[in-house]
Amino acid sequence: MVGLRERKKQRTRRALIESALQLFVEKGFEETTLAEIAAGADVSTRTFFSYFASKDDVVFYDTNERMELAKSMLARAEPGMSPADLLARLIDNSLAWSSAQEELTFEDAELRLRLILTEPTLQARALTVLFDTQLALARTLHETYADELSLIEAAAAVGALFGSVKLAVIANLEHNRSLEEIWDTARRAADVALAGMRSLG
Amino acid sequence: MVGLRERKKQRTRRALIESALQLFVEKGFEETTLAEIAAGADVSTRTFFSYFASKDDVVFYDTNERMELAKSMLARAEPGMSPADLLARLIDNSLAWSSAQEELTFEDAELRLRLILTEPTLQARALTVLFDTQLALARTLHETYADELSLIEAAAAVGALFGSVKLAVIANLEHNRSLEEIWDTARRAADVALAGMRSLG
DNA sequence: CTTATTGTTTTCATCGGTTGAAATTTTGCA
DNA sequence: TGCAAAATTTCAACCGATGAAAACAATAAG
Repeated sequence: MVGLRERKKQRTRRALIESALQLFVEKGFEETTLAEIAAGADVSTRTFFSYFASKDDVVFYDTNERMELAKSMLARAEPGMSPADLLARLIDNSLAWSSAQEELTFEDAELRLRLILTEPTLQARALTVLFDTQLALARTLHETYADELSLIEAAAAVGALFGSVKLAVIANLEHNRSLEEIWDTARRAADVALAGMRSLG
Repeated sequence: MVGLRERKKQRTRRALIESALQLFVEKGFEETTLAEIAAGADVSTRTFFSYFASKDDVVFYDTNERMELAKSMLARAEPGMSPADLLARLIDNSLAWSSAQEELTFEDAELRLRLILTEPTLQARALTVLFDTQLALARTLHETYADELSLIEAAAAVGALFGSVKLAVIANLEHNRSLEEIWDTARRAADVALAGMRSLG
């Protein structure tokens, strides 16, 4: 399970991620070629594709982890907690978690975020990642509140919350310098959507 | 302005669209090559790119038109109309317009919709198109209600509405057979988001 | 320690989307 | 009819992605 083989693979994976992110930040996403990324990690170009499905995939290396975290959070609601409260807590936890992460030598949460929001290809990929996440969360929420929320309502709630936050953050990106300011915009937008949801019951 | 040149270009454009859509529906998006599309429209492969920026672009040939329509709708609000009412009308008009369009010989609104929702590449593209639309609409709404809505609030409102509709429609796609049922789901999700917005003021 | 087995990486060939540049054809107009 | 501008074609090249077989490294068995 933790043989040499396994450890080596993890090392290669990390090397690829760091090589890629570093190059993307330095010279831009489109300008970086797969050959360069692979060279930076000391593997052949072909090997990249046994670790990641595509060039943009490497930027979203921790998506699964985050998704599982979010789902498990929605799956176990404390009794008496309304869907709106639960979703509010989800947003809070996610923002806190994002700020805390520092697993990679190279990585800086803010640099990666700006990279994603800046490069069109990555922004597009982020939209689909976020979309898939929402779909999964809506289903989980529907199961958690099986008696109270239809799938349509659960989807509408999750979609409204994420849609609100997403658009507000981007619309205000020019005015927000620090990560803190961005998180603040996110919280305000979440409040708009959540206040609406609470008024429904 | 309407010389032979212009008319010929329009004809070529339409030929490309029809050739592409037909092939996509017949054999799938990934399976269709640009060479085939071009051949179907009797032009060289290279010429395709002076009409459309990419293979997926051709499927969204009417995006600009729709966007302008939506923006102009949001730009002139009748006095006394709340943002929520205006957005509600926007959704209604958009759904009606979608059902009514039949400009192309080949095209069938439902086939195209299913194509987009089915093929991953097109679904991804749709997400970014929709996203850009929302951004533009949020700005327009903010300008229309300059005194009442901050940019964050306008973005939150538009994002919540579109996010709700989008996710609800997709989450329920399996259960919705006809276009009519899809539109119905959309309306119900819109009501969720709008009811929330109205309760704010 | 050697060998058989299995998993991983490399090499090689190929395909399709996309782009730039130069050559060619078509159209608008004097 | 002939010239200038615009559009199209041809050609070459780049890059991301994929399949297949060869080469290599790690593990387990004898």
